[in-house]
Amino acid sequence: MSRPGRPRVHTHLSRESVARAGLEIVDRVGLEALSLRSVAAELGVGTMTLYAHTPDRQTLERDIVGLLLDEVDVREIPGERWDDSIRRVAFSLREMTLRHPHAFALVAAAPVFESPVLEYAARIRQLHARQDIDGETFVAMWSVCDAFLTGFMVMLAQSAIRSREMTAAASASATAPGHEQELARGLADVLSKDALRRDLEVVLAGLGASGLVDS
Amino acid sequence: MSRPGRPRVHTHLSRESVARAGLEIVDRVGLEALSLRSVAAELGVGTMTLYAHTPDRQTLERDIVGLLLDEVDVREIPGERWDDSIRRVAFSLREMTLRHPHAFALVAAAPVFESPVLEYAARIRQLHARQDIDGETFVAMWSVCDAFLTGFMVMLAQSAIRSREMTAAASASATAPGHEQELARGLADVLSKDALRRDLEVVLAGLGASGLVDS
DNA sequence: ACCTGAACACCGTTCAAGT
DNA sequence: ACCTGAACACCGTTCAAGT
Repeated sequence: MSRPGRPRVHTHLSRESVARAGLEIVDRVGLEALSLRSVAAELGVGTMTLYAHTPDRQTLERDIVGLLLDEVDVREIPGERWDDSIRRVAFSLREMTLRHPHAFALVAAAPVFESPVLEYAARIRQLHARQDIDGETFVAMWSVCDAFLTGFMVMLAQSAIRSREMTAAASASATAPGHEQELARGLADVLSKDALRRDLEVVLAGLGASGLVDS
Repeated sequence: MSRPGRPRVHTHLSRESVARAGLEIVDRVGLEALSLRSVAAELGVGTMTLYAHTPDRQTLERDIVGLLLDEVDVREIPGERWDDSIRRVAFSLREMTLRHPHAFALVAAAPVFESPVLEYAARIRQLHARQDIDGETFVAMWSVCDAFLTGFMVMLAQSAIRSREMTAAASASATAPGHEQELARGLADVLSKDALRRDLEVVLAGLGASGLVDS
């Protein structure tokens, strides 16, 4: 029963630390570099050792999504207005996306109705339960916000990666017609914090105007 | 110079027909079944033959996205109100997503600032150019709609696949706590056409209320 | 008991040989 | 000239052998 001192190099190898090593690789090298073999190498163990903690690749990917969603600020703040809660989640989501642009594709591709995304939605629901918002209203309100935020962050993540790679000479759309290039430049404006603020206010105004929730 | 009758089996093998075969596989079996080898088998040719038409897998995926976006109704209808144009695109997008739920993940993951998504955005911009909407206003308006629609269709596609698989006994989230199951059920409401209508009207109301465009 | 190398069935892609 | 099988460097995962 007593725990003897462990002479192992990897004292803290666990399902979470495996996911964390995976996220580290994705952040540093990119999503295409993520493999069970590369994660094992990162941790300095044999590939098969990972299977003691993580059942398969799909689980690893979901665990990484869990780590990312845990970075989003969904604390309950008593007395906060429902729309201020959404604003807080939105800007926090934006910062997470900018910290992990390569990994965000995993969030966008993750099953919405399963763990860990479902727990994330449940936490947001709790955030609003204290604000006299019933379940039906919450679903109506959050389905719009969630769709908008997910779509926005997909664009933001791609923009962030793109602008990071902009050192590499001509962009791939440099060959596109002039009016498309202008359009692309306009859409790339998504990077600024103000772009999210403006777009989010449109959505929140719509929720207010549609009488779904008090504005 | 004269074109002799071609005794070949695959008279019309082209970059587009390769993409079409790929889409066929994704629709029938699922995204994980898509590989250059499976597409070649579908077409009854050797794997390497594909490289004569499609330079690499990435191009194949983008071509499939192109086929999907071509199914979306972006025709110009003279005199149509800007918001009716958006409604038409939205419902058409919904039908495309329901025809190709497994393939939609490719659309969501496709680079937004490159072909073929960029051309798609350009076509929508043209649709509005005739309606006295200037470039700046269009970008502001479309960035909200595009983010919302993309996020919505990601959820819709997942719901469609999920409900298609519902024959298979218990769902994966059946082990989740009761309140999460209820939440999942509410969010799965996304499947109905009315769900899109309601959410879209919220966004359009927001655009109207924010004074960006005439409502 | 714990860890992991070899092996298997796949990938995308290159290269050289087939017709 | 066109087509493609063999080969290479990867995958995720199973299984059996190593300590």
